[in-house]
Amino acid sequence: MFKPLDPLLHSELRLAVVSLLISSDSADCPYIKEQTGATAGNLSVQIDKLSAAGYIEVEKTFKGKKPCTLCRITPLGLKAFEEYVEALRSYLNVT
Amino acid sequence: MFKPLDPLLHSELRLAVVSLLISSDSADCPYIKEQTGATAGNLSVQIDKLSAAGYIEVEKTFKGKKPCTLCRITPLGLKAFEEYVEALRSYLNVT
DNA sequence: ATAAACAAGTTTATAATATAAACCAAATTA
DNA sequence: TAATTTGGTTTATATTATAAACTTGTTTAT
Repeated sequence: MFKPLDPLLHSELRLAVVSLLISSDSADCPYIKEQTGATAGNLSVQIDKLSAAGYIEVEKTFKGKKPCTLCRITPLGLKAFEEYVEALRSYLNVT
Repeated sequence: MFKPLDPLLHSELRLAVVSLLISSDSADCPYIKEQTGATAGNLSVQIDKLSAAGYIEVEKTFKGKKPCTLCRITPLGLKAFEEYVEALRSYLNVT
């Protein structure tokens, strides 16, 4: 009846991050922060979790002299997102 | 960009309960329990929260001699659900 | 040149949430 | 009448989300 919802994606901020990365291919923290309205600390934690799960890839670079954390979605992350959306349907297709 | 997700509905079990009530009009605990796979304790707590928010109505009756807790969705709950689904779209319409 | 302010991010402490285990009351069954 | 089952509630615990506090380095103002 109701499919289980991946707890890693069933989180407002993490879902927003993944959603953003799917349409942006790659994004740095300040951009994600701006688009989601998240605080830096919260964002850092959630990026860690997504990264630990292999849903996103994190590359530490520099933009000029400043540190810059680049994130991009992985195939695993994309698959998880698609499955999450599919699972959600079982809750929403109430018609 | 991303619309906030009503925390009351952004919960696997509560979303399942509301989804169920929208299509069933009225349901008792054992039925909801069976359909969602929730434990009785968890279900009781989540029904309380939905009820306290005015999203569902709870009627305590008896089925023969046994207690029977009937739940139904309220107009407010229906509205909240529709808004939740609408907000979700902002995360899912990645195209 | 040095102090103040800022930028980018991390760590940690706290608040909120979800969840199951333990419990209670009444009814049914052995 | 004791044991079991049913329907549900309370409470204790584990997990999660989140912001506040902190770190490192850079820019700007004095």
